[in-house]
Amino acid sequence: MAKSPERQHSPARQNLHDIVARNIGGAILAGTYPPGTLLPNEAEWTKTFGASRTAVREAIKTLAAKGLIQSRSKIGSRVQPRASWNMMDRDVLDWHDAASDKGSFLKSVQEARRLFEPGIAALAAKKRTQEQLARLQAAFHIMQTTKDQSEIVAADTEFHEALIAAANNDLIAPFGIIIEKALHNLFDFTTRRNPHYVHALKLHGAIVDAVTKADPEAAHTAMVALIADTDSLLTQS
Amino acid sequence: MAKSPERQHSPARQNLHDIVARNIGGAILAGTYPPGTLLPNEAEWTKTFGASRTAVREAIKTLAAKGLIQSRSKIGSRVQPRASWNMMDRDVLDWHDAASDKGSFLKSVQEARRLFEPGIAALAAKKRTQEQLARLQAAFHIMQTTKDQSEIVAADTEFHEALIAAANNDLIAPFGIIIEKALHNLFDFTTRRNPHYVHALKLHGAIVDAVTKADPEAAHTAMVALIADTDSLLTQS
DNA sequence: CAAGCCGTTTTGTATGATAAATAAATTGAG
DNA sequence: CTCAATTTATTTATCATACAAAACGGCTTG
Repeated sequence: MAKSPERQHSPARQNLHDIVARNIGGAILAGTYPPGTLLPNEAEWTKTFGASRTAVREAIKTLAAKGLIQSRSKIGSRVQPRASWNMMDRDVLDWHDAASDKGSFLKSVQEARRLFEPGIAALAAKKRTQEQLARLQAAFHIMQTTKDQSEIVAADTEFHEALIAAANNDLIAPFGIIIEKALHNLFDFTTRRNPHYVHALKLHGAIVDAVTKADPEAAHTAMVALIADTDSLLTQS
Repeated sequence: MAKSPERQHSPARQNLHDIVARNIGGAILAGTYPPGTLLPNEAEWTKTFGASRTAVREAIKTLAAKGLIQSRSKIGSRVQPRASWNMMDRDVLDWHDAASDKGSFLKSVQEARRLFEPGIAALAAKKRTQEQLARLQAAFHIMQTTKDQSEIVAADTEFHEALIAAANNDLIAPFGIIIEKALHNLFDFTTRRNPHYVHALKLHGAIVDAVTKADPEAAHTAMVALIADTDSLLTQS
């Protein structure tokens, strides 16, 4: 299987407009420009970043597309209320992560997982196809057999993404990003507690079983248990 | 309180690049360019839309920001797998709505609501502030008193948005868009069934009560009942 | 003092040019 | 003839510049 397949996604391609977008977006998430604020105009950004207006404008379009700002003709770009920020977006989530204190961010993430993931597991148990089940089992198999920590995290992420895909509902797909973020941030906690990992493996196995047997309630219960287990990692530290 | 505050959001501002983005985005959601496809290059789009390269590029940046495509230098723009499409985005959701058959789209939406909203109601009951509760009650009050159908839908939407806000978790805010979409699409069903509305009002009232009393379980139960009631509208037609 | 006009500011759009990176075609070696 | 190295062509990335149009603020005027 060699290296993980194309996990380059969008994390900071080195395009200039992406760099500008990351800077401005990061500043917004950090609270430098609170909602309702009128941002500096394009001319000023060009000076700030030493970039052309083209690059700045494309960055601004990106931010607008993610719901962070709204450019109104001849007025300028105004920061939107937080409610319209697209937190399910990988970039926005990254900026938010970077801007907020780790502890409370992880708390929010876990809270969201408690909210969504058990239901997703139940849906997956109900609606998964044979191929989707196979993908889930394959991810679990890697989790069981590999010893390499970063590969475990990758397989774990793949496990939860496979579960979401198995739910067969386009609208919930964006949640994968939150889970990915959670597992990535939990890396520090999970890596240095090997005894604990055996337990986590069992909990994952219970989910696979439930989805295999097409038992929604069991899948729901198993996922609740798994997330609770993860929560315990956070509180005891 | 006068008119509802700034409900103009982003519904098709008439900018050229937004029009181009809507056209290309709509085509992608409609399946004209399946995931993995290489889109026509910028030069061709300029001919297609009679727009400048500037406008086309800004449209493409918008689509990239929403996860629909990825522009790689010197290759072109490739349609991303559906899993990375940002379905929590209002525009993407609109395009998806327009491209898919109404019935199955509403089914997906209701399924997602069943998944998320009861938990959101429970969270709101647990964490709401006094102000957030007041906002919820205000929306409910309008639902009770007004006779105008479109105002009812607006108040209903505000009700559910207030509930989400009361959950006090940034990560779940984007869900408001799905609910907004659901209520908007259900408009046809709900408007012409006045007797039914009395019942729906009671169900909303139960949620307000539970959130007021800070009773998460009751809030959860009440929301399950409300969504089930909405579901029944769909199946009986 | 109030209302309408006008200029300034700022984004929207167009055009043209250059750089750089990749894929494809071509060429050369074994 | 096959395979690898190199050149070429295509395409996005970026820049500079210009003009249009719309909103706001200040000015003028009744």
